[in-house]
This record gives sequence, C-alpha cells and structure tokens, in this order.
Amino acid sequence: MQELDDIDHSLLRLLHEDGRRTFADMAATVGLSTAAVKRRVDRMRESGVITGFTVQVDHKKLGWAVEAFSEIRYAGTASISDIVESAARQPEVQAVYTLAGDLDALVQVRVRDLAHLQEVIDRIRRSGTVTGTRTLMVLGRWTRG
Amino acid sequence: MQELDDIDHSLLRLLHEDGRRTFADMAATVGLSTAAVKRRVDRMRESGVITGFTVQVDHKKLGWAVEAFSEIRYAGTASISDIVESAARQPEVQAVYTLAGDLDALVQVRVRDLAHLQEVIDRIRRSGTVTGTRTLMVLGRWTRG
DNA sequence: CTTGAAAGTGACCTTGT
DNA sequence: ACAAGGTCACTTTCAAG
Repeated sequence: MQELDDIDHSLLRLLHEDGRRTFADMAATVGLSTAAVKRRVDRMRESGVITGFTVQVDHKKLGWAVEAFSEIRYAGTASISDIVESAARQPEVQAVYTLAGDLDALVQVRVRDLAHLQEVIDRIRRSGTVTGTRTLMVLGRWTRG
Repeated sequence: MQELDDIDHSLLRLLHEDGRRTFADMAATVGLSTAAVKRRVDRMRESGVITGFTVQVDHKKLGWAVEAFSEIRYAGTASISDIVESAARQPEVQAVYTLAGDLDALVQVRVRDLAHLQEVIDRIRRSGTVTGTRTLMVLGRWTRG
C-alpha cells in the first residue's frame, strides 16, 4: 500500500530539495541505513508516489524569455482529449490544464519573444475548434522549492 | 544567455527524462567520455542553466487530490513583492505568476478537497489587499516530459 | 586513462509484532 | 510468518591526478 510515514515524507522533502542526493546522505539525515533508504525510495517508485526525477532548467538562459498562460474556449463539439492533443502538439506548450466552468483549458507556453508568442497563439487558435482565447503574460514567477 | 551546442541540449533532454541518470549512461548516448559529460553538466550548473534537480511526485497519491488556479486582483497600493509574498506564505500555494494586464497574479494551489480549497482561497483573500478572485478548478492535466 | 574512494545494489540475517 | 532494518560483499560510478 501507499502508507507513508514521517520518514517517507522526510525523504520526499529531501529529494525535492535535491533530486540527486545520495542514499547515504539521506540515510544520515533520517537515521537509517543506506539500504533501508533505497528500499523506501524504490517502494515509493513502485507504488507510483514518485513518478520520476528531473533537472530544473532556467529557460531564460536558453533564450526562451517569455512565458504566458492562454485561457481557451473550444466549440461544444470538442472532446477533452481533442483539446489536450491539439494544444500539446505545439512544442512551445509546457502544460495543458483542462478546467471546470466556462473556460475549457489553461495552456502554459514558453516562447522566445512576443512575435513567437503571437505565432503560437495563432497556431493554437487554428488547430482544433477554438472559439476564443485570452492570453496572460507572465512578468514574474515564484515557485515553491 | 549561454552558448550551448547540440550535445548540451541532448544532455538537458536526457536529464529531463531522468534526473538521476548517470554520467556514464549519458556519455554512451552522446558519444563522449564520462569526464567530458560531467564537465559539461558542471558548466551548465555554474552558468545557471541548470538550477537543480528534483523528484516528481504524484500528489494525488499523497491525498492532495484537488488542483486549482486562482486569478487575483489586488488594490492599486499593493507592490509586486507584497503580492507574491502574501500568496507564497500559504503552504498550499505551489506557484505565483505575476501578470501584465488587468489581472495581477495567477496562483496555483494544491489542496486535499473542496473544503480545503475554500479555506485557502479565503486565506488568500484576507491576506494582503485582494480586491477580487476567480478560481479555475483543474479537471485534468498534461505536462511535457 | 588509470585508480582509489564513494555510492549503488542485492543477498542474507536479525528483530519486532 | 511477516514486514522492516541492518550488515556485508560485490559492482558501478565518481572524481582527481
């Protein structure tokens, strides 16, 4: 089962801070052996609590300076999977959130500049059966961790 | 901005897929020695292209089943740093995006259930000088990678 | 590239309930 | 018996010369 105790939560916190932390390091912090820590992490991967590890990148330094959210409305005939697929097809789209309420989706995009943003929005509007968009330009961001 | 060649981009892609991949594994894929790969990764950390590594967690499995975005308007007297600070203070807030346009901020929250969501929205409304909110409930999500 | 040190990995044993 | 941790031996990876 996915019953997690305090130690499991500590391990998740430690791995959230640094996903490449060694088992020995975590073991010293939580007061277990390295093997025990490895078994717990393996178990959390097995049970799906941990879905993976990834690198965090500063996209501005890669020349993708502009971030935006686009609220989208689709025609009534569009299915959820169509909506997600048509937006996710664009390489600049980082995430697609389908929503309850009058909006259908919130799409997070990352682009080089404003001309590029315009182009992506245009592509999204043309793909699928979009009936309306409203774009929110991100000026600053704060994220936990 | 930073000078990155194709190999650097390959390394970023590999680390994005699996942040705990070993240097030897990446070296075999891109056709370099492990030492050369380590030097490139170290350089990208130094230059700030790579800001860190982290674990990816399925929050639903941890009992945080509800995700939402809250669009927020603040009083004209509120400064950007006040806005971010007052929202980021709530532990349920995952990210705060400050925006251009009539909206001031988009806040991403993760909560246990709808009652919990209500409580967090209330807390955000009371903290700082919020003049209006509109909450978008997330039904489904797709993210790149 | 080579090499000693560190980390990861799996088998086996011990202990608690 | 079972589930969780410890110990140890072996392999892989790391990182400096």
